[in-house]
Amino acid sequence: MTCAIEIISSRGYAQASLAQIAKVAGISKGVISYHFSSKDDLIEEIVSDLYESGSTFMTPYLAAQTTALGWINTYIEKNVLFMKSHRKHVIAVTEIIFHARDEEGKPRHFRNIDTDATINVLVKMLHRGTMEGDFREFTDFSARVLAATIRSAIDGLSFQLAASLDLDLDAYAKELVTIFQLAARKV
Amino acid sequence: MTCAIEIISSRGYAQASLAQIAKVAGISKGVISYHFSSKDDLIEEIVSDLYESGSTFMTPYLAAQTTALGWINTYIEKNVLFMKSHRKHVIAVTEIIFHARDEEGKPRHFRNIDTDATINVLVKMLHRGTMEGDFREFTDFSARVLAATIRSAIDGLSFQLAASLDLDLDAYAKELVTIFQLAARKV
DNA sequence: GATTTTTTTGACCGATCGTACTAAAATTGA
DNA sequence: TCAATTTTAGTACGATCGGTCAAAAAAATC
Repeated sequence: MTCAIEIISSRGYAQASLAQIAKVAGISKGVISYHFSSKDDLIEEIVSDLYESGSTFMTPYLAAQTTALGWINTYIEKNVLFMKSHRKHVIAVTEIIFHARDEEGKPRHFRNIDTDATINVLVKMLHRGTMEGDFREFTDFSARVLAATIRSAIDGLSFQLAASLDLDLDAYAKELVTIFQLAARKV
Repeated sequence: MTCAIEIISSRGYAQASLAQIAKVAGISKGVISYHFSSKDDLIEEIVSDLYESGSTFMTPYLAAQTTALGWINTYIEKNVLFMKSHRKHVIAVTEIIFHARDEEGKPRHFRNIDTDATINVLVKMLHRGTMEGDFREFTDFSARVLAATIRSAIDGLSFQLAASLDLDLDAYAKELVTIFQLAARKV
């Protein structure tokens, strides 16, 4: 899995064939088939692995927040900082999310503005922020667009990371927090 | 090219093999090789085709703007509206941009925050908006992050489009304009 | 209508894909 | 120590990839 992450993050999803992964890992590809029921299984393992450690990392910070404003700022900031400590893994999973499709070509992980769980949580928080007096008024749609834009900013940063190695993520996190705080705040 | 766009936009880049394209087009795949020097050539043709019509569509609107504020609002709005009239083509090219890599796996089209031409133009406009008194102060870095976030929002919308068919793009454009106007304006 | 040029077909190439399977090697346990 | 179990290597498989090519078909030219 580590070698698969290495290949996907540095050379892209398409380069991550079992043969390539086995070569980098210094094993025969039979070993991969032995430990994973399929290539898709290996890929999904990489995804759920990151979700797990991401959740472990994020949850305490988010749970400590008492306002929607604080929650969203923390969500953005810690999401970006998590990329610092799990850089290659995040890049790899972003690649997977935007590449993996089922046999008919339907996206396996695409974010849907109406159903995506992450977006739904953000939408809820935006509405809460309005009630708490920190955020402007949102319709359901305008909250969803803003939530999707926040997610796009974070996903887009992951693509940035794959291309440019010397990005100041602490500074980037600060800027994103500023941008979306301004975009959401009460006028 | 039309059939390739159809496949890429509906079933993804990976499904767009020469065999599949030829099948949908009702021709033999030799024909594709006859009219295009390679598959990459066909793909690049699809990209530059969209860039051309995109430029033709956008330029008059942007040229009519007299302020940086107006320029950026128009840039966002017209970019989204262009997706309405060239929906499948835009989805396909977004797919290509995020999938196409050279033989070593290096991204062919990834946006680099420091060098991407589109981001550079947005950065210039943000600085101009500050001078014109409409935008807040930006460092070069903070302008680049905001510019990249604007691009991510637009690219992200393209992915949204691939997944959900019933999206009110006029309303979406308005929301994005609002979001980034608030994010950039003088406090 | 005959000849040349352009276009299309369909078979075929070598390479690579994910996977299956067998036999060897390594490890474990009594 | 030796049999049972787990893990590995290596080969082979059918399928599909992008690309090539000779011959047939269609279109253009005279």
